Amino acid sequence: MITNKQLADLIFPNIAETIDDLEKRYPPRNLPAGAEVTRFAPSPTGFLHTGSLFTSMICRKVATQSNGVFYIRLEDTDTKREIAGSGEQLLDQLHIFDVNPDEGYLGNAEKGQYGPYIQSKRASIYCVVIKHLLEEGKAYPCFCSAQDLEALRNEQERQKLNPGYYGEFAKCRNLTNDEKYEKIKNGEKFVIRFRSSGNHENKIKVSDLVRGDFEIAENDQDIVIYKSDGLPTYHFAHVVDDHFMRTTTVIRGEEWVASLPIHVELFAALGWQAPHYAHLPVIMKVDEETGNKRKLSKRKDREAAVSYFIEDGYLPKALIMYLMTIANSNFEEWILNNNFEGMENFIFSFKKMSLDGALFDMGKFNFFARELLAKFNKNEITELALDYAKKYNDKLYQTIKNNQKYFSDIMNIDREKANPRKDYEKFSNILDIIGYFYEDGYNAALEAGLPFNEKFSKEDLVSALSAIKEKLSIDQDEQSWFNNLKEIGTALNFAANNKEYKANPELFKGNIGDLAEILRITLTGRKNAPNLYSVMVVLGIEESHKRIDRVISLLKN
RNA sequence: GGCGAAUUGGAGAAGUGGCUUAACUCACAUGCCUUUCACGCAUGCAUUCACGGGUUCGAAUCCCGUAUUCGUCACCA
Repeated sequence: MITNKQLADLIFPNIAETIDDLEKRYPPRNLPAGAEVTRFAPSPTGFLHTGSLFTSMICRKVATQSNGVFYIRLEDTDTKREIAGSGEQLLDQLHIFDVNPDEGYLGNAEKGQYGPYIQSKRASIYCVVIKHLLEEGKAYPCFCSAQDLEALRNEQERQKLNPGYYGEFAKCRNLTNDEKYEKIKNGEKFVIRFRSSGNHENKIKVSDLVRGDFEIAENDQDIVIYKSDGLPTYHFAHVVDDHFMRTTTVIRGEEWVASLPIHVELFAALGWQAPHYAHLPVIMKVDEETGNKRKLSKRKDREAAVSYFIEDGYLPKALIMYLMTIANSNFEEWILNNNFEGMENFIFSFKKMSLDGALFDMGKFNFFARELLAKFNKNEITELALDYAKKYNDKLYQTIKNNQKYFSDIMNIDREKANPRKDYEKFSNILDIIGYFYEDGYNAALEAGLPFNEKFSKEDLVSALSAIKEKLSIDQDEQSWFNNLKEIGTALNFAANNKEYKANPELFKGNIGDLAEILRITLTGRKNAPNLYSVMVVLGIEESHKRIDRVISLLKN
C-alpha cells in the first residue's frame, strides 16, 4: 500500500526542504512593538487602478505611522492574463504618487530578506508546503477534468445544492493512494486540492479591522491550491507568502471577504497564526445605463486608471488627498485646518472608515486640485506646467518655451497673495483658459465674434476704444489706472459711480462697468477674464493698442 | 438562489438612546463686495435619517420584518 509520503515523493521528488527550513530562512521580523507589516500585492495585468492606488496608499500609511514595513509582492500566478511590462509600470506609477515600498518587488530589482517577491519565482516554496500537506493527508491530487467539473456543477444546480467541490462531490478525495499513485505514474493531469474539514452549516467568527466582528459560514470546499501549471492559486499563495513574509496586516479590497473562511482554514491547517485583515470598501461610480452603483471600471471610466490623472496634468498629491478623504472622513476637516499641508502627520484609522463604497466625486477632487495648484508661486507653477507639457502636451510645451517669462506672467495674475485665484485644476486645459493671451487664441476669439453689449452702437464702441487708446496709460498703479479709466468714461458720458447710474440710468450712456467690459472684450475676446489692469500689463501697451486697433477696424467694416 | 455587508440632502459624511431645531466639506442657489470673472464674506439648501412594525418617558441611534444596492460562489486575482 502506498503511503502519503510515497505519494508526496512521487509528486515532488526534488523537494527536500521542510517547513522548518523555511521558518528559519524567513524568521519573524525584528520590529518595535506595534509595528505593522503591510503589503500591496498587484497582478501584472494592466495599468494601476485608482482603487489599487487607494489600497496601496493606505498600506503605506499604516506601515509608516506604526514604524513598520510596507512591501510589494508581484502576484503573477495567472500567466494567461499577464501583460508584459505592466509590473514595472505599476511601480513607476506608485512612485509618481509617492507611494514607495520599503522592500519587495521594485520593478527592475528586489530588496529585502523575505524574497523572492515575485510569486512565479517562489514555486519551490509553495511546493514545500504542499508536500507537507500531502504527507499529512490534508491535500490530495485531483484528476477531474474541466468537463467533469462542469457536469458536477450542472447536477448541483439541478438539485439546487451549493455548487463546488466538497464533501460527497469531491470524488478524488476518496481515491486510494494506490489509485492516485497509478494515475500519476500513467501521466494523468492533476491539480492538488486542499482537503477541507469544515462544515458549511457551522458559523465561524471573523474579525476585520474595518468591519468589526461578524459571522460567516465555515469553508467546506476542497479548493485547488496547486494548478496544473505548477503554480499556486491566490488563496494558497496568500497564506504561504503572508506567513513567510511576516505580514501583520493584510489590507485588500472587500471582494475578498467572501473567501476569508478559506484563508482562515488554511492558516489553521498549517498551524500558523493568521494576520489581521482589513477589507476596504471599493470606490464606485453611478452607471449611466443602469443608474446603479458599480465599481470604477477601467473600460468605462477614465478616472479608473491612475494614468488618466497623470496624463491630464493633475497634481498627484491632489488625488492622494482626495482618496484620503474617502478613506477617513475626518481627514477633510483636518487638512483644511492645516492649509492643505503636512498630510503625512495625519493619523489614519481603520475605525474611521466607512463601510460602503464611496462614489468618486470629480467635483470634489477638482476642488483639491485647484486649491493645491493655487499655492504655488509663478515660477513653481511654470516649472510644473513645463514638466507636464514636455511629456504629454507638445503644443503647451512650445507655447511656454517660446516665451517662458510671458507664460509665468500670465500665471502670476492674482496668484501670489493670500487668496489667490483658483482657475486651474490641471495642466491639460490650461491653454483653453488663457488662450487669448496668445496670437492664435485671440484670433480665434475674433473670428468667433465679440460679445459686445447690444445697447452700444458701433460708433459708441469705436469712440470709446479710440479714447482709451489715446488716453489710458498702464504706467501707473492700478488705482490710478482705474481713475484714469473713469475720467475717460466721464468724458464719454459713462457714469463713474454705479449708484448714480442706477438712480438715473437714462442720463448716461452706461456705467464704468460697461466701459470696462468694452475694453475687456476688445482685449480678450470674452466677457470673463481676470483683473483687467493685470491683463493689460501682461499684454503690454503695444499689444493692447494693436488689439484695440484691430477691433476698431473690424467695427468699421 | 445561498452566504456576507451596506442604506443619514446632489456627493463625501459626523452621529453609538436625551447636549441634533442632524456637525463639517464639496457642489448648487441668492445677496454683499466689485471694472467682469474669481477671491472673500453672508445666507439658503434633509421638518428628517430606505420602508413598516416594536422596545422606551424619549430612537437616525436598540430589536424584528421588508425593500434596494454592493460583494462573492473558477485550475482569475
